[in-house]
Amino acid sequence: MRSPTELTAAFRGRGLKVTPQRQLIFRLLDGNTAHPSAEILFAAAEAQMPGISLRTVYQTLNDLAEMGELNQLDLGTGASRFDPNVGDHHHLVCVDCGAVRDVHVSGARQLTPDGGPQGFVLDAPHVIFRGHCSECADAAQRS
Amino acid sequence: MRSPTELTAAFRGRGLKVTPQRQLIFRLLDGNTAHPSAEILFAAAEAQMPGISLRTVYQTLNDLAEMGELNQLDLGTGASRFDPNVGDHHHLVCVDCGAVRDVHVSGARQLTPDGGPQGFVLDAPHVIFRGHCSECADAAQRS
DNA sequence: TCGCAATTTGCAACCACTGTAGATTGGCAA
DNA sequence: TTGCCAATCTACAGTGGTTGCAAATTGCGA
Ligand SMILES: [Mn+2]
Ligand SMILES: [Mn+2]
Ligand SMILES: [Zn+2]
Ligand SMILES: [Zn+2]
Repeated sequence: MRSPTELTAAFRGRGLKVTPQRQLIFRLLDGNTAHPSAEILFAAAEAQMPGISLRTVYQTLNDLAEMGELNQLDLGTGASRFDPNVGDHHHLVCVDCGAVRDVHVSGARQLTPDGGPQGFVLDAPHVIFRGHCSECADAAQRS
Repeated sequence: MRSPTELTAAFRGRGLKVTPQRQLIFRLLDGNTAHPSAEILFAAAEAQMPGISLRTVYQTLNDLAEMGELNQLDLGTGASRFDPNVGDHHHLVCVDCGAVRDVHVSGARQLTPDGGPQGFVLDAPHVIFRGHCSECADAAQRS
C-alpha cells in the first residue's frame, strides 16, 4: 500500500473523494503488519472517530483491494484479513489465536505445479504455514 | 479418506452409528476430486435421498474431518471445501469459478520460513496457486 | 459559493455455519 | 427377536461476517 498522502492523490485521480473516514483508515493501515480484520480496524477507527460505521470500513477496504493497494487474505480464521504489504511474501498462521506473521520463503517464486499449470493461467504461488504461535504453544504446555 | 467399507468399521469402532445418510456421504466423497462444498454435497445427496438435511451433511463432514479422514480447505471461495485426499499435495484455484485442482509440487516439502519459524511450531506448508482455469480464461477471451 | 455525484450511515438481508430440542433409529444385550 | 437407549436426524432459530439499499450528508470541480 502506498502512503496516505499518495493514496489521497490516487483516490482523487479516480474520481473518488477523500473523506476524513478514508484518511483515518489509510493511517490505520499504513505500516500495519498485524493483518487486521475489518472488525479490528473498525474498533481502532471508532476509538479515534466515534460514529464511523463498520459499513464504511468495509467499503474502503474493498476500494483499496480493488485498486491493488491491499491484499485480502482468506486464511481460515473466520474473517478476511487485510494486508497493506502487497510485495512478495508468505504467511505463518496460528490455528489457535489467528495470529498472522509475514515471512519470506526463498525458493517459493520458482515453485511450479508438477506436470504444468493444467491449463490454468497462474499468479505467483502463496505459501501458508499453519501451526501454533509461541504464546499459544506455551498456554497449551501449561495446561 | 478410507473406503466407505473401512469408514463403516471406523465409525462403529468409535461408538458412532452408521446411518444411511452417512453411508451416502461416504460414497459421494469416495474418490471425489472436485473439492466440493457442503452445499454441493447436499445437492448431490438430496438427489439420491430426498429429505436428507443440510445439517446432517455438515455434521458428517465435521466428524470425518475430526477423524482426519477429510481435509477442510479455506481457499477464499466463500465456503469451505472438503478434500478426501489427505495425502501430501497442493492446489490450483480458479478465482473466477472457484474450481480447485490437485497438484503435486516438488520441493514444497522442504520450504521453510527464511530466518526460522519465528517461535511457531509448524505443520507442513501448503502452496496455493491462484489463477484462471481454461474455461474461465476462454470465456474472458471471447467477451 | 453552488450543485451534484460520491459517500456515509443505519439497517435489513444474505450466506455459511452452528446450537438446540423433539422425534427417530442403529446396534448391543438380554 | 425384541427392547432399550444413546446416538442421530431433521427443522428451525441464532450467530458471525459481509453486502444491498435508501435517505441524509458532503467533498470538490465549475
Ligand atoms: Mn502479509
Ligand atoms: Mn486436494
Ligand atoms: Zn496463537
Ligand atoms: Zn474457472
